[in-house]
This record gives sequence, structure tokens and C-alpha cells, in this order.
Amino acid sequence: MNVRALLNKRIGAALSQASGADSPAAVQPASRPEFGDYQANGIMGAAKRIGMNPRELAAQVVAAATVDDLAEPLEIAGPGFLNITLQGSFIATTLAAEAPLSAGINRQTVVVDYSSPNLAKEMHVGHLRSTIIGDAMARVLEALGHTVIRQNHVGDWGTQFGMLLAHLHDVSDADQSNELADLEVFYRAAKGRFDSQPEFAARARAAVVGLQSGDPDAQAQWQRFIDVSLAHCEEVYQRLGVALSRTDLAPESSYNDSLPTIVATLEQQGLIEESDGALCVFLDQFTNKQGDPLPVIVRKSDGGYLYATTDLAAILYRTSSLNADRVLYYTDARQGLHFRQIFAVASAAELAPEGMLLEHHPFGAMLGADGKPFQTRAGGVVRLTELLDEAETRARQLVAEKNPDLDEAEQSEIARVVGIGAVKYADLSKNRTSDYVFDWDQMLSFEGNTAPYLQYAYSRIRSLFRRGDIDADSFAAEISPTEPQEHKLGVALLRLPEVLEQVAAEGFPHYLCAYLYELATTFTQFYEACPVLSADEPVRSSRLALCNHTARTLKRGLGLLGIETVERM
RNA sequence: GCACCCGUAGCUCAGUUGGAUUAGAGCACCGGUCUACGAAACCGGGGGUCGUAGGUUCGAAUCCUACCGGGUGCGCCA
Repeated sequence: MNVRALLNKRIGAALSQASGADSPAAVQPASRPEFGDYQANGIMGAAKRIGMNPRELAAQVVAAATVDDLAEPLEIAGPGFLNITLQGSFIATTLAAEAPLSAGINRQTVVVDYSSPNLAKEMHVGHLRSTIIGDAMARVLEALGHTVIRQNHVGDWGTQFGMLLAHLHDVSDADQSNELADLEVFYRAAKGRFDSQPEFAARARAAVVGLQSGDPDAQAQWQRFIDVSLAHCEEVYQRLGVALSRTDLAPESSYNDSLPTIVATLEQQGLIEESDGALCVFLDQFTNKQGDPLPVIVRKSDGGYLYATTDLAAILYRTSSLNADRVLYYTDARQGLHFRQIFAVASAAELAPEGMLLEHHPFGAMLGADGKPFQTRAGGVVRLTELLDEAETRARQLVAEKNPDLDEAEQSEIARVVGIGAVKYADLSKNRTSDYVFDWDQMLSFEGNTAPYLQYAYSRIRSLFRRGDIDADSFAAEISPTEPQEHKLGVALLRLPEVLEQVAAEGFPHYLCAYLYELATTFTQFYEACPVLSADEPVRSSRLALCNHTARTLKRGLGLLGIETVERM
């Protein structure tokens, strides 16, 4: 149950009735503990609009609002705030009921376009943010009951594959597996020859033509290369715990056949102009350096198509074949203009129906501690496999330091969960729109808003149940919050649904991280103040139930971020 | 030149779409808590004219305008 939405509804209704106009109640969690659990801010604004004294209006709202089944009597405060404190019994029954997260959700079919690496090379840190953030969003949307269709729009087509195929052609069959084991090296070798050997470059271009015209040999070689590259990606996805499989693939090449149709459609609509031999769509709202209209080029002067055309084809596919209500694109911020243009063209050409939501959710760059783009010491790209290796190595050292008594296998497993979780959480916990600084020490710290801190909080609760010899899965007891820390923890536990809905609406997983961190700190405050196992019944059972609920919420929340937990660490 | 994003504590970041005469966390710094329901934790302290200057109003880190500073993008790569 979304308590915030419920309060908005109830108080909003009273406000509309009292003010005679539709006004949002603007309920949000209280900014300070002395103001209760939630506060309604909407009364001042409504009073201004109708020229009424805000405190008078507040009094009428209090009289008209029916909240006595969930809250203590509403309090008017300051210039016209309403302070809301939830009843302990409401907290208890709501937590006990455990309504599904999908309750009350207007279900949509949502396409989430994420990861989308270029298959010509190995996955590197540039792919990390899209992969992690997109995956978390897909999980959250799914948990809320939406139909989520993951789309991994991998780059498997284009001129660069010509040189890769030409180079592959020169390698004996026996050596191919070896050569392709390191795609980064392979790519550099091919690129080196392309730039320095005219004969090779010519063959590379010929290979592109062969590929595009459906030459069986070229196709077979290409397919082989793609398979190897995809296997690399899947290895990374598996290690990251990212739920992308071959069925989620929507490679660029899959749109090849529909590209001429897209251009023809645009032509029929009279949107196409020819400029220097290229077919373009000009839209007034986009201008170039000279202030002239900026084209979206959909077909090059040599007849080839571009990613703009492919993206338009993808929009058509997603609306007509996938029946998407909403499409979310997780790509870096530099592509912002591209997507604004593509969405505008799609709208002008009516490729997407009116109500369909196309949203680019951009993110900033990953920077090193020096504030410059995150690179290896040599200045090269950091491969994801290497990054994840280092995360596990560093976590392994920490585990060995902190808990040397655990056996080797368990230490390794904990290191894996903590190391990978730390990398993912560091990214997810920051506002995705800005650049972020990648800092090993910060993300692996057990202090502050980090994955290890949350995982630790979880493992402490599990430890409590072990110590008490209580089976958490079958444990059930009524929660009756009496101490302030118990009340605060109960309210925090109720907030998961409203936070998830906000994440889904705005595409910001860091809201969920902030929530989980707050939940964990609220829990430790409770845990410091309120003895559990040594308490007398029924307080003991009530507190155990709070602990159990907290552990489940932490695990569930982290799970929605794609982060695992361990029973001890 | 135009467009988009961003300037918040020494550092890394929040700030729920305009809310509460004390702008929050975590690092780092200073000082307290363990013969442990896990100290991998907790409690307290110092540290900010929210880039600058105006404006809008009961009320601004948040909205508007102009500057300053940083990042990114702007015709046949993706």
C-alpha cells in the first residue's frame, strides 16, 4: 500500500471540498521528526488561489478529512501545514497485510532500452552505467506489475565490421578462437591494418558490401564474430547479475530490412528534403552553428543508413509489435540532442501514437579520482571484466581482514557479493544525470551510503535470528510500536511502495538507495535503543517482527537494485 | 554563436518538483561508547553568505532574468 498516495487522496479530497477547487494536498514525509510522520503542504497554495486565510482553510480541511482509521488527529502547524502521525495499529496491520507492490498500479507495457554495447569491442566502463541503471529500472517496473520488455540494442552492424571480418579472414580457422579471445586486441590489430594498409582497407570495405548484400561467407564469418562477442557480454552480465539474455537482444541489424520503409514513410509524409545527396528531415526547433535548421540525416549520400534511421525503426517496432506504452532509453547524456530529434521526427511522422511516452534517461560520465574520465594508468579504456576482478580482489582483502575465521570458500563468496554490490551501488546511489567520481575506497567502505553498509545491516539481523534460534521464514508476530524508535522504523518500513513508484515515475534509482540507507540507519538506531532477544513478551516478538520485516525489506530493495545479500560477512 | 546538463561543508553526494526563524548525510578532523542481541556499529562536536547580482511572494538551494565558471553536443560515426 502506498501510504503517501492514500493520504494525498484523503486530504486532497477534503481540500477540494473545502476550497471548492481541485488542489493537490502535497503530502510528503515530514521534514523533521517533531512534525510527525508526514506533512501536507498543499493548503497554503490552495488558500492563496482562493484568497482565503490558510489556517482557516486548514481547519476546514481537518474537519472534512476522514483519516481517523490510519492517523492520529491532524495538527495544524505554522502558516498552514498539516502534520500527520500514523497510528501504531495502522502501521501494524498494514505491515502484517503485506499487500503486493502492484496493488493500485496503472499497469503499462514498458520497454527498457539499456546496456546496448558495441559488439565490435569488449565491454568497458562506458557501458557500466547504462547496464546497471537500466537493469535496476527494469526490476523496479516489473515489481510494480508493469509488463517490462528489455531491449538490448547492441551495435552489430556498420563499417567497422568490415575491417574486423577482413582481419578475421586472414586468421586461420585453428587460430580464430585464440585471436577472438581478446576482442580489444583484435579490434586494435584490425584498426591498425585498416589505417596503414590500403590493400587491407579496400578488402575491409568490400567485406562491408559483401555483408550487406547477403554474401553467405561474409554472413557466416560475421555471425561467428557476433557469437563470440555476445559470449563476452553474457559473461559480464552474469557476473554483474544483470538479467539480460539473448531473448532481450534487439540488435541494430534486426532493423536493416525496415530502414527503406522508414525512409519511404517519411517521404510520403513530405518530411524529407535532399541535401548534398543525403536524405534529411529538417525540423525548425533544431538549429546548427550558423542558426540554420539542423538536419536529421536518415540516408547518406552513398545510400547507407544511419543510427537515426535505426532508432526510428526501433520506435516503430516497439509501438506496433511490442505495444509499448512507454519506452525508456538509458544512454549517456551526449546523445541528448539525438534523442530529442528522433522523438520529434517520430512524432511528426506519427510513427508513435500520441499517448506513447518516449523518454531519454541520460547519465553523466564516470570520472577517476582526479576528476578526469575514468581510464587505466596508460590512458586506455578500463574493461569491465578487469574492473569487476579488482572489485572482488579488494573486497576479498577486506573480508580477510575483518572476518578471517570464515573458510576460504565463504570468504570468496562474500567478496564477490560485496565487491560487485559495491560497484553497482556506488553508481545507483548517485543522481544519474551528473558525472560521478569512481572511488574504490568510498564504495567499499562500511560507513555511509554504501552497499557494504546495507549488506552489513542485513547480515546483523540474520545473525540475530541465528542467535535466538528463530526461523525467520516462519516467524510471525504482531508489531505494536510503542517506543519512538519502533514507531519510526515502522513508518520507514511502510514507505517502500511509495518510493518504488517514485523511482518508476522518474527513472531515478538513487531514490531507492537513499530510502534503503535511511531504513538501515533507522534500524540501527532502533537496534541500539531497543533490546530484542532479552525483552519480555510480547515486546520481544513485536521487535523480532520489526527486525524480520527490516531484513526482508533490505533484501528486497537491494534485490530490485540487482544487489545480493549474504547471511554473514 | 546556439542548445542541453551542472556549480550546495576541505572531499564525495542528498535535498521528494516552492515549504517550517538551526540547508542535510558520509568521508576527513576532534571527542565519547564494547568481558559484543556483530564496534564492519553507535553517540556528540566544529565546518556552508547553496557560483554572483537582481526579480517573482506569505516563503527560493529549488521558479524567472543577466552575468561568472565547468562539462557535453551541434550534416552524412554510434
